[in-house]
Amino acid sequence: MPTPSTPRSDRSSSSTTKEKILDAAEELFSELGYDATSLRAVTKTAGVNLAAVNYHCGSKLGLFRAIFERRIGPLNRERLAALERARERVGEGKVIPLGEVLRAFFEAPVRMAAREDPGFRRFLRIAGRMQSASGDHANALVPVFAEVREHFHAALRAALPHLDDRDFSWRLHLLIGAMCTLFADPQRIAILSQGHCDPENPDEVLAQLIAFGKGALGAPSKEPLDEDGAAEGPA
Amino acid sequence: MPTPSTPRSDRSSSSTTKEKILDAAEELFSELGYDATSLRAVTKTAGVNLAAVNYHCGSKLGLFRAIFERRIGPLNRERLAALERARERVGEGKVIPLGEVLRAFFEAPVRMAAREDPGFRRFLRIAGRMQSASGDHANALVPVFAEVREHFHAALRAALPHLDDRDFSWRLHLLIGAMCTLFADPQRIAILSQGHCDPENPDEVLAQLIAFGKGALGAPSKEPLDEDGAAEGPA
DNA sequence: GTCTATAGACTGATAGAC
DNA sequence: GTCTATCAGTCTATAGAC
Repeated sequence: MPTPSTPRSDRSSSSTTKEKILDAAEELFSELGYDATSLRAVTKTAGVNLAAVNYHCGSKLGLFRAIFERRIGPLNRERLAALERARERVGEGKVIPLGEVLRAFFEAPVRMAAREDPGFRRFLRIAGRMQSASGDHANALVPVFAEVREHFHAALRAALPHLDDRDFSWRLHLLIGAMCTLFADPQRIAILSQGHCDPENPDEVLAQLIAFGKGALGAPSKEPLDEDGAAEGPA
Repeated sequence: MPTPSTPRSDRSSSSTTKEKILDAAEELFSELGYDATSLRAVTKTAGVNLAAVNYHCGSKLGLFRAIFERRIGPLNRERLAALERARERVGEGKVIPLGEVLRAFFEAPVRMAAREDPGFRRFLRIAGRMQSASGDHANALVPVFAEVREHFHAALRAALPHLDDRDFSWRLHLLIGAMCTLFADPQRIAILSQGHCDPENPDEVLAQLIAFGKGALGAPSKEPLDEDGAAEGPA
């Protein structure tokens, strides 16, 4: 329950007006959602004048896009660089193992969120929520994820030759949905698991996402003949 | 035999005012979201007077809750009945196999959405979106899912003895997130998969959800020693 | 139960002084 | 670039006639 009451001391002094607006908007959008956040609440939280948001960003939709412009570049760059490193590690033309591709996909957002910039955490919440949102603001950033999606789609496809196109698309979509739900509200799992899970621990989050993704994507493409569906234990 | 309450008929003419309101609200909430939907739009779509929503539901939040009250009972009942049938099938006190539990969990929403009541499809979209939403309307229906969650939590836990509590909680949470993302926007996978996936086909949806869930939940609890993460193919 | 009319507050956006 | 003041529209909710 963020109250747009008093300006935050830590961001009101040494930031530009636009940065203050983006920080405040990131906070409010992440907690209330786009529609429930008013520009008045944003400017009040940022400690700037109401008219400043239209001056710097043009409109409410422009403000939303500006949030993504600030964060998505570093995130995408890091993800693609990690994939490239994995590719070089296995050698030219060889298939990158599934676990390596998944690590390259999950590691950047998890680590960047943990690197104590609270803004990035909030951004990730907004981005995760967009997976199941609609409206102009959601549509505005479909292309923003396209390049990363294409690269990882190809790498994952190569790592999963035993799946046909349909199975592969289903599982990838569901996996991205699982990730987005986690990013959209990391605290939920801490509550529902009664403390068993710690979404603040990046190593734990990463290991769980990779294990989940490997199991989900790598499962056999046809039902086994016998009944019990539990995969063979580790032994 | 003229009955005062028509149990099932076409949309606008032979429904009560409250049903017309609920149908319209279901449609608009599912497409625009709670915050972006105004009561004016609801009453206009329903073809009723603006004041009727406050008379029948009390408030906008009351309208939202009324939508869930109408749909959640049949859904929960069907899910719990399916779990009970699975339990009787395997015998008293025996562990229900993972695949059977997952089928009991996924089958009711998938089949009910396909059973050509467009309202239930929309309801499922709203419910799926709530997984990554916040605000009064989202908080209002946490208890609504509690009973089903507890029963399936216990059944899944018993089917997965090789996992510790932490791994189990992580995977269950991620799996529910994957399901909710699918329900929140079934058309997205049709577009992104370029037609490979058909979210309108309940058999396909169900089979994919179960295969995904079995792989994700049933994966080994520790990393295998060797590198390649792709699970063994079906051969 | 259904309607009209409206209260009271909030919304995004802009004009124009400084 | 930053401010005040304001426009024109929206919102939820309610009072009161019928």
